[in-house]
Amino acid sequence: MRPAMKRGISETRDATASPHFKKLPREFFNQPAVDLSKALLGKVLARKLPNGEVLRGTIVETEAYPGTSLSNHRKRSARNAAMFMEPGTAYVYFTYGMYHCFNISAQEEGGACLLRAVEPLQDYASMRELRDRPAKKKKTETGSGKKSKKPWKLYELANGPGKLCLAFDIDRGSCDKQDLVTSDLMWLENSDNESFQPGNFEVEESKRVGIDSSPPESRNQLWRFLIVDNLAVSTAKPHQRISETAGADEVRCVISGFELQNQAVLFC
DNA sequence: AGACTGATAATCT
DNA sequence: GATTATCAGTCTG
Repeated sequence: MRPAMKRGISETRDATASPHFKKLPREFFNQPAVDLSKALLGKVLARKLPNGEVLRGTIVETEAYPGTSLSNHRKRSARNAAMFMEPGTAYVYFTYGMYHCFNISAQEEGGACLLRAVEPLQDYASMRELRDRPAKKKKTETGSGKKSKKPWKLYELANGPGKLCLAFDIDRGSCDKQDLVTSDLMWLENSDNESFQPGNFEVEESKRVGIDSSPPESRNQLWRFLIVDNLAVSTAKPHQRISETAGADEVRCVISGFELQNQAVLFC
């Protein structure tokens, strides 16, 4: 069994604290999608709601979608135009007829980073309301047959790409093409939590999730990054959706940070 | 703890 | 008509 103690879950903080000096500048986003995806881990996503409240959470899982021919070789279209805009532009798309995914454009044209999981910082109550609010009206609204929904754990509020969009009230209409450097609606900050400083956590690299239709040379890349031992990472584990051939090469754990001590292979 | 299923709709070609 | 690629619930062992 794994130890119950996990790193990084923090107390809810004062919602009015808005340390603007921590806001990440353009230069942070001006790096290739793979590098940016790693650099995003441990950063804080801030989102101001229509009522003025600011939600915050620490990014704990990302995926890179480089703009190179290696990966998503998709043409520019009206839908994905944000991926071709300034580094640090929010690209939000609608999927499965129900959910949204939140990406941040990177240096190269057409390159972006998908945010897959966020560890909530503030405000638990607001995020829970947003999660409880069904994306669409459920057909079966019968009062009797309902299984009582168990309250979300803190770390379950945004542990997936669709869930984090719900919890942070992110949708295409309000967030697509927002510039994270200049927008008042959403931006990134450095974390003040010691355990989220670069080099203080381990990063696991694995294959991306849900891209079976991509060509092998793209889908076999280890372009999913998550903070090891963080409870708030998404529930799609590397060994799920990756076929029986999964081996040590496909799930490498390295010490990240920027002093990359290349460590032994751990299978997670 | 893992496998499977159904629900859902804008955008693209 | 094809693409997109999540979540909650349910079943199985």
